[in-house]
Amino acid sequence: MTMTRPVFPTPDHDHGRCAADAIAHAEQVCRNRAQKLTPIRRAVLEALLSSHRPLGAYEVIDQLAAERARPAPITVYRALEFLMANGLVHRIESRNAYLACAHHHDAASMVAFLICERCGSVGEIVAGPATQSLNDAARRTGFAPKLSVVEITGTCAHCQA
Amino acid sequence: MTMTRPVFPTPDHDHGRCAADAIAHAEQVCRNRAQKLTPIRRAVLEALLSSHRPLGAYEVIDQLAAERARPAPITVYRALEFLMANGLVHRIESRNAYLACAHHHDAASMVAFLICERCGSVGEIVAGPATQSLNDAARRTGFAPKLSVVEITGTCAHCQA
DNA sequence: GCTTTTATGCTGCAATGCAACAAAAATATT
DNA sequence: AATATTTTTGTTGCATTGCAGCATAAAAGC
Repeated sequence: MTMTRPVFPTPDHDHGRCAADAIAHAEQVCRNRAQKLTPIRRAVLEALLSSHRPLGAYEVIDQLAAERARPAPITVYRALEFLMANGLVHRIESRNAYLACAHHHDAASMVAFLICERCGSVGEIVAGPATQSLNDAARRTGFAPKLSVVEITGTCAHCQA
Repeated sequence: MTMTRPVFPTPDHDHGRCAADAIAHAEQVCRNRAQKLTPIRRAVLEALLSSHRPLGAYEVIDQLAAERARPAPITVYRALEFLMANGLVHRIESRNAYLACAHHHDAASMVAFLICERCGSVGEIVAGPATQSLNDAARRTGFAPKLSVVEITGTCAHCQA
């Protein structure tokens, strides 16, 4: 459970390494939790790991179709569900799209997504204090928070240049 | 621009009043901005104001169909777009649904939505400091935030009883 | 080996959302 | 007022997202 720094993926980072790490991490998680990272699940994860852009379910299908028999939508949705349940993939609600988690944060920690509207890349920041204070504000109204979605759209450092 | 308190709508509040206020406010806003609150736009807003639950576009259609000729989806989407552009309606991303703004906050202020997963009601809290600190965290990574989506799912005070 | 659980495949369809063009209504212009 | 222009609404059609329900295959447990 490495705690990476809260950064936006730079365009020149070693992405092969980054993706390989994520796969290794996924294997680790599944082994620990006695879950099965089947070929399809792995393939879906790899498709998402091919970039730091969230992919729609049908984009995932298209990517998989290049390598194997085109999977039915439901197949991909099921794999995505599995991956999300195990904290390996996030759903970006404001885009109806899915993002491989490059962060290795523990399941409990709350993350915020930074979505660059120019290049489409998404960074995660571990937003502990801020979401904590949001949750507190909610609790003060008697509301019992369970799950937070924080998605910030804007322009990433690289695209501002 | 009344600044209401950050609360979850109680089940026993005077909803007729609450909805009437919102309509009056909408008229005011449109007058100020030289925008036209046409019959359809008003009807869509009224449909959303019938509850504090976000409605899907097709739920809005169903509601309107009870009163007038069933509008085509695109008609409702256009009205929703107009209402959102003028800050009268919010889109709840995690639900693909739309919520009449009962808040009268100014356009700039950032709000977080509290979504009760039991009764489906949604409250708004003006989440200034917290989202501010989120935005700051984002900026620290070089990201220029523009628009924030904060949606917190949980259980409202009333439903915990 | 057989049963039970888990995962995948297949067919079909519901829900969401919008593009492109046509008609109508409101506004502006001379 | 008549015409031109802009804004809004209507119509048709379709793309995208998402999943239900049942059948089959593979893996795990006894």
